[in-house]
Amino acid sequence: MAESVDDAGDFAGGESAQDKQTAAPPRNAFTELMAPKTKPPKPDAGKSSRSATGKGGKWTGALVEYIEHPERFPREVLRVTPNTVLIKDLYPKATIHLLLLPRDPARYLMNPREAFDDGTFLSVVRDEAVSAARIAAAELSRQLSSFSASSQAQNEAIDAGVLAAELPPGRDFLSEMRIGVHAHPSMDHLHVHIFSPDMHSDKVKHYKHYNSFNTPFFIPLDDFPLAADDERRSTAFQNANLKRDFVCWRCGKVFGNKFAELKRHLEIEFELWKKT
Amino acid sequence: MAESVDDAGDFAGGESAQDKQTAAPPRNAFTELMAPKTKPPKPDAGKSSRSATGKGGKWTGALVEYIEHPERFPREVLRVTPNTVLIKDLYPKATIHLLLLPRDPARYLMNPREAFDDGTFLSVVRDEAVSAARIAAAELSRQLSSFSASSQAQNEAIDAGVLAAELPPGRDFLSEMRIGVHAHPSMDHLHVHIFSPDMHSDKVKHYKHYNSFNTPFFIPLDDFPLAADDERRSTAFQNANLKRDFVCWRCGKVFGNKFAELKRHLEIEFELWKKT
DNA sequence: TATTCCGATAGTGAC
DNA sequence: GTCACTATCGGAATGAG
Repeated sequence: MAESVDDAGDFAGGESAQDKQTAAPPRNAFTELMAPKTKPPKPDAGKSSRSATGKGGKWTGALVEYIEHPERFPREVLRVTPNTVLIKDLYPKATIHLLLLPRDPARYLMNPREAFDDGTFLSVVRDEAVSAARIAAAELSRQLSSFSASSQAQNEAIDAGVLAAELPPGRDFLSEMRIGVHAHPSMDHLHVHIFSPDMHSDKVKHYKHYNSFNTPFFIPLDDFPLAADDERRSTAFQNANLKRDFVCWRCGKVFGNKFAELKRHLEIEFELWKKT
Repeated sequence: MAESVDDAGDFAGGESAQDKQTAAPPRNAFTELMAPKTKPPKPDAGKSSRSATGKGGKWTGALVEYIEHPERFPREVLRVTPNTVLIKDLYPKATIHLLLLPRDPARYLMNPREAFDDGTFLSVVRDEAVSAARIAAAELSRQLSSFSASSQAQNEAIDAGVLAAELPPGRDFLSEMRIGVHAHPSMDHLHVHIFSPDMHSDKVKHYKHYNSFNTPFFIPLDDFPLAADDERRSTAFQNANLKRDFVCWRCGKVFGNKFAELKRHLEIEFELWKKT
């Protein structure tokens, strides 16, 4: 199906020489049913190396496995460049949820708020994140266009056999994609989230899963570098964000601490959102 | 089987004329498998009358149903006298768990700490509670004697065909029975608990279930009337009792707030206790 | 200090 | 804020002819 965003085929475009022969799935790793079965590392099954930041006792997480051995994960790895590895989140918190992993060991254990103080690094990551968002939007379009009123004209043209080059534009999924990072220092490896806004996922199980993406705890990549006095650098502020009342990402309704109620509401909003 | 406590057959002894024709199960309501099936009132299924104490909004409980219509509950009602009704607790917190319900409407909505300030009332209830404890001990003996080392000589004599009148004494289950009330004003009808000390029951599900019987929240009937300054009259003291660390009734081991761990321990203690 | 159901909250262990 | 598992803790409903 032709897409209103059309970068899905761009998947291997930025791949570096050293990874070319091993890290490239056939065309698009979203076609995972055809990919060879591999076992992704458990989120906690990485090497037990400790953080290089001097904050002992925290796990670096398993994301480093994707960087060091992307060829081992053909189902998860969507793209490898000299600077980043793009993977599908193993526990997606929305219909589409990708992670962009900077590969530089000098960066990937840093707090994102500080890592992105470096404008050059930020610029590289930002470019590749936008590229990743195009891949994400293409996949979202593939999944949702048939339900979308905004894509109806395009859908009908496709059914009528109109050539791809002459299709009317469909829904602009790319503009809905969210790109950013979690604020608080965590045990995990530096990673940028690229995801659809719906929060419609079985993996959204805890209040932190929701509020870490739907409060100022989530920092859009466009907001970097943060001002020195940006309150989002404050741990106290961010802890409070995670405990905030739930607010529907779409309609703004407040749910207090009623997580189960929020979840039921998200089901309804997802159906409405699909149809727009 | 002959019992070292032998009041089981005394079940209907104190029955009043007005209840005689309706409230008497065949011999002993513990033989419940033979009793007609009836549906006991749910613990909260009483009439919607509110407490006479002026504390609106609390359930009065359904115990009054047993008093007003004991004949409707042949499986639960063990004995009816002019003063009390003895029933099996619908949610037994130990191997044997009976409730003795004073029948006087002028008393049964009172706080037990005050109701038992009346020596005459207390004396009547105490006598009938001791009688109830004999019934309870007889049933406990029936259930546990075969496991009991203290009853071994009696068990062997029974197997050898020794006449009941000449059997050696078995384990003194009556001395282990606990008789008393819960301290704090509750939504429920005045009732005296008669129970074995084991706390071995699927119905022990919450910390209050345990601590309400194994802290000073439980007041032995023998301790009444309480002195005017007895700390057990204090609501604050009793609230604290319910939140105390769990202490094994048998070995004294402390379990903090680890209820599940306590439960596992109680299983072990029950097996040991049975065999003593 | 009625029960039961549901659900929010907290601690842990993972290698 | 990694997940998954266990368990503790907390509120609300409950009946009724």
